[in-house]
Amino acid sequence: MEIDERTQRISADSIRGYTDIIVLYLIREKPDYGYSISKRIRLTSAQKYAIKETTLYSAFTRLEKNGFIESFDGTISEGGRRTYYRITDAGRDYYRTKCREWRLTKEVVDNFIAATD
Amino acid sequence: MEIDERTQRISADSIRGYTDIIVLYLIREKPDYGYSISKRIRLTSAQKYAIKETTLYSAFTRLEKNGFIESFDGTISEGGRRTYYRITDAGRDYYRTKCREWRLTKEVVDNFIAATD
DNA sequence: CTGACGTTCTATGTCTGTCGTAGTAATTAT
DNA sequence: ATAATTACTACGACAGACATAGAACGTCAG
Repeated sequence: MEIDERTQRISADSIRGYTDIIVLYLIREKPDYGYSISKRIRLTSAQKYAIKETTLYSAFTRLEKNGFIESFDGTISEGGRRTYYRITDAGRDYYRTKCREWRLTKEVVDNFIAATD
Repeated sequence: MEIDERTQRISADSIRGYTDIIVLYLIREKPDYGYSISKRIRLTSAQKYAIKETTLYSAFTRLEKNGFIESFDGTISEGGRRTYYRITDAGRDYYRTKCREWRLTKEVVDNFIAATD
């Protein structure tokens, strides 16, 4: 799956701190693994955001260390062992908190966007 | 000017990368200096965001180094020499770019916010 | 006139999330 | 066979925000 080079895209620096939300959102209904999540991020964002592999995998490490996700081995297929991640109850709480934070951030930053453009 | 401890506030980590927008917005009409800008951030955000002094002053350094703002000395009053900052043309361009980036970021992140809460 | 508080700014080092680069290894397509 | 895709790991660099500290001046109550 390639990415369309013509559509405008954002860097993870502008999105920094919200990778957690993105990951947790995508596994909130059923567990999933890295490569698949990566593809779903591109799909869900309409190709506007392509997460870097290292960014994603380091998010897994961080989230698991904090008890927000749990990992388990899946079947070996299409290119090696898959590690699946499942959201925990603490992860759901954390997700809700981060969503609230996001809404607040939007409110605040929007105050500093000039009406004229 | 104190801050109301009861209202919910955000940390600069959630807002990371958008300090520049905030500063540029506040000097887009007339130059201003650090302490004043700091107070205006709290006002404009309805006390939801209180920027840390170090964060603000390091933003000045960065913005000036990149040619987005210019500094000049103001009158000495109420506690020492004031350094004023004025936005440059490049700064105005940069501000517009960052605003566009912000809108895009909102679009993207909003895709990962569950409707239910 | 003194001391507390508010104003104005600087210095220095730490932490964290993202990124660049690189590499391993298996499966699938040509 | 070998290229491309899938799947993941390791390591070091960087930048923005932070904590802590301090210098130096102004104002105002007691």
